[in-house]
Amino acid sequence: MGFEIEEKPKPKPKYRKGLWSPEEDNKLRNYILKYGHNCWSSVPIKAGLQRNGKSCRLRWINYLRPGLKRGVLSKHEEDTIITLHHMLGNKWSQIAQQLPGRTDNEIKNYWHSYLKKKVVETNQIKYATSSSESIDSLVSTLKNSSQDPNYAVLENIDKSTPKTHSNHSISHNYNTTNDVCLNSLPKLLFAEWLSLDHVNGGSSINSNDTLVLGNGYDQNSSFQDDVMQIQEGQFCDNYHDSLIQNPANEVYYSQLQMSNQVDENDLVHSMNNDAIYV
DNA sequence: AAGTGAGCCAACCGCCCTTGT
DNA sequence: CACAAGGGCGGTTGGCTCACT
Repeated sequence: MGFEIEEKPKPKPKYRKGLWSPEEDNKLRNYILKYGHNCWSSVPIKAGLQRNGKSCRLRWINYLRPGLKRGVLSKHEEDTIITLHHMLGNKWSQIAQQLPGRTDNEIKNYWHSYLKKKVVETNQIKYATSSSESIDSLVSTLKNSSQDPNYAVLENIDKSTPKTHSNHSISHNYNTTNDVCLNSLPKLLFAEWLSLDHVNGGSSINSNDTLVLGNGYDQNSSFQDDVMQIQEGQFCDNYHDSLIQNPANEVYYSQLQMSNQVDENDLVHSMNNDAIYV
């Protein structure tokens, strides 16, 4: 006898996809700045968005969070990416950690659209002029760069690896070492680099860079003209005094003061609130 | 002016890891 | 221990823009 109730699968909520509208951006930004994002899956519901949590997270991380740098990457940033990619491979998030204000997605896109070709061309030239020194010299450089005993791992690298694929061989074979190298690099949170920037007198990777506050209006946004670009020194000066860190290591701003150049309405509506989560 | 191809980049997809139950 | 849910990450896609023909 079966009264088996046919369990209807829960109807999947229809999520909106595609480009974000300025209204959606505002909703998400205002919500997160006000309440934070403890649980991404609940953010769109509470913020009144027809998006899934992942989409919201991505939008926040890549475009809406404060402190993102936009625009052309500096030569120094390029070099950093190339070097780190050499060491880490396609670990975009780890590379992005060393480039304050840049996102993994941005770096990844930049790599695929521009840097990759550049590196290949450079290597072709190098390969034409030199032969087998590259790996050995890199290994040597890495060894000398640290007294960490873990670097002994380098001794185990199979030097018989075909040198014609030097770049890729390095990224793949050096994984263990990469981890060591990575661990030796300081992790820097957004709020930390912001603070460091200030301490360093506003000098960052590229002193000519402008910081774009996190209004997140991208190229598709009708708000693009309102993008707030201010010199980083001003940005940091105005923000630093307001940095507060709570016992849970969550850094937030209090009593945010803005530069005259910035339209306060555009920045964040909820700046009227006492605290803004980062 | 219209068509076309290439490049760029925002966003999605799917896998993996972590955490909670 | 097993399972589910959530989050993070890298790969990939698709739409837009622009230069060229």
